[in-house]
Amino acid sequence: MRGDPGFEDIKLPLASGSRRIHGSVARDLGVAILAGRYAPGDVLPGEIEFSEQLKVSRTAYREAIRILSAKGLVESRPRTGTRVTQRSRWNLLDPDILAWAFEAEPSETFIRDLFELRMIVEPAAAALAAERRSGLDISRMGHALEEMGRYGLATEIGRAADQAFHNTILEAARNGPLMALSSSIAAAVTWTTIFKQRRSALPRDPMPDHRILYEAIVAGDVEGARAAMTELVRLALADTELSLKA
Amino acid sequence: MRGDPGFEDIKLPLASGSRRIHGSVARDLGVAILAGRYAPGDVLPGEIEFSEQLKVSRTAYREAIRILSAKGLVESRPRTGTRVTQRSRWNLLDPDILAWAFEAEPSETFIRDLFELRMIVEPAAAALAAERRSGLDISRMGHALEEMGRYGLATEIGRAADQAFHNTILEAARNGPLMALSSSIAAAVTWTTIFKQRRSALPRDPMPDHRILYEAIVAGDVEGARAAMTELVRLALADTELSLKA
DNA sequence: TTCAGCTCTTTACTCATACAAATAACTTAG
DNA sequence: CTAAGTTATTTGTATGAGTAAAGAGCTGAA
Repeated sequence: MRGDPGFEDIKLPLASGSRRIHGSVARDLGVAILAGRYAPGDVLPGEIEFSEQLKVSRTAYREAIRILSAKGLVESRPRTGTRVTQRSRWNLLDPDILAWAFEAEPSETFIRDLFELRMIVEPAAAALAAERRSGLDISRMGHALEEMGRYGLATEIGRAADQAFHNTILEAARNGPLMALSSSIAAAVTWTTIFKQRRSALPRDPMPDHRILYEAIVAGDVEGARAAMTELVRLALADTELSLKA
Repeated sequence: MRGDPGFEDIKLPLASGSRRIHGSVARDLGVAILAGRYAPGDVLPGEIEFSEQLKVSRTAYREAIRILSAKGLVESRPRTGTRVTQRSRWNLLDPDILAWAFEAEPSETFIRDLFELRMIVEPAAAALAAERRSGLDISRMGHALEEMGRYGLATEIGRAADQAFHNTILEAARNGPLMALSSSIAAAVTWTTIFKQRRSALPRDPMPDHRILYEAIVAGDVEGARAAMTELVRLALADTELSLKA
């Protein structure tokens, strides 16, 4: 339990890593599906058989399936059983699904797609943030930036500050759905960063680019913020690709 | 054996029509939450009391809660009960949540936010599609466009064609997460269109703009596609705002 | 043959009940 | 007044019985 060797349940254990059985089963099956161990079209074993195999009650198993179904991963019908749905119906932006995908060693294509989406969304969000940011937003971003500079991305605190920085920007954009999208991507970015750190030290100091972005948003410079964020994402992608190759 | 690898059964999505009890309860509660009948922070009645009140078994009720929990709407813990989470944790881009939101008479702000997101994502997707479209994509788009012109947006077939047109564009962008985002938005757009049609006839012929977009994508004109889609979304927003005011 | 309609059988779905685990609130020792 | 332990309440898990849906197969007629 506490002596857990991996960096599994970091903080906020209630997000999805809760120790409740239905959550664990959902996570395990979700990871298995995302990893391709169960392919779209495959039908899972029957409730009774599979729940016995997993050593859990049918109740817990069914609740797990309900979770996966809510995220679009599976579909259950009487007589035909529970089958994995086509990938196009998966909710790929669901925070849990993203987390599971990264637990299952995501494909390079997937990571590239995510960065492509970041490249579309985040500069636009930064532009909106430059328009709409409040004083509170600015102070929060400033604080996050400061912590980030102090601790660096190699530490837990530093990564949290980085996340808070980006999160505040997306909050400042004042757009609920965009914010939801951001949360998912932010989570994925966190995993990507960890993934990246796993293999090699960060090859570049990210602080200058963050500061440029921060200044642009503070100044209300819409196009400057857009450009700065574009650059930031581009560099993040470059770093990630480097570490993928390495 | 399964034959067509293309379009699956495009029957009515079982989204809301599901007769399964857990699905109905989840939908009802989801709509109630989206409508504000249960506010963030509110705690729902206990499982036993509430399930009796809803005239369903505790099992079915719990599976419904599991669904809502998977979408981030609620959070359950022993002793404290099940409470509605903060709006910032809701998965606002989940297809079901969008559907529920529109069932609950969405706020004007929400619709505007959605269009703002469309304005960010769809032009970029159109640009990517212009780069990456295949011959099959082109023929599908052409077919959809033709049907759309023949039947108009006032008919079910016409709207389906419109949806297929936009869907094909997003498929042509060759980006899984972007595609997932698109599906959600496309669904929401469909609802918006119906919502719009409810009040007044469509004040403008949308076909010319669609054709311009189509031609740009066929020609591989990236910037032209981006501009055309931008215009399309802008006009859709204008129309929607008009009908909201009316 | 071909196909509509009926039956059959498998599977998920629903229900009821009992018990376990977690934890906020309370109680008590220091 | 603080801290440790206890209690009570709520969700979580397990089990078994019975229901309903939907595909497979059979039957019979055109």
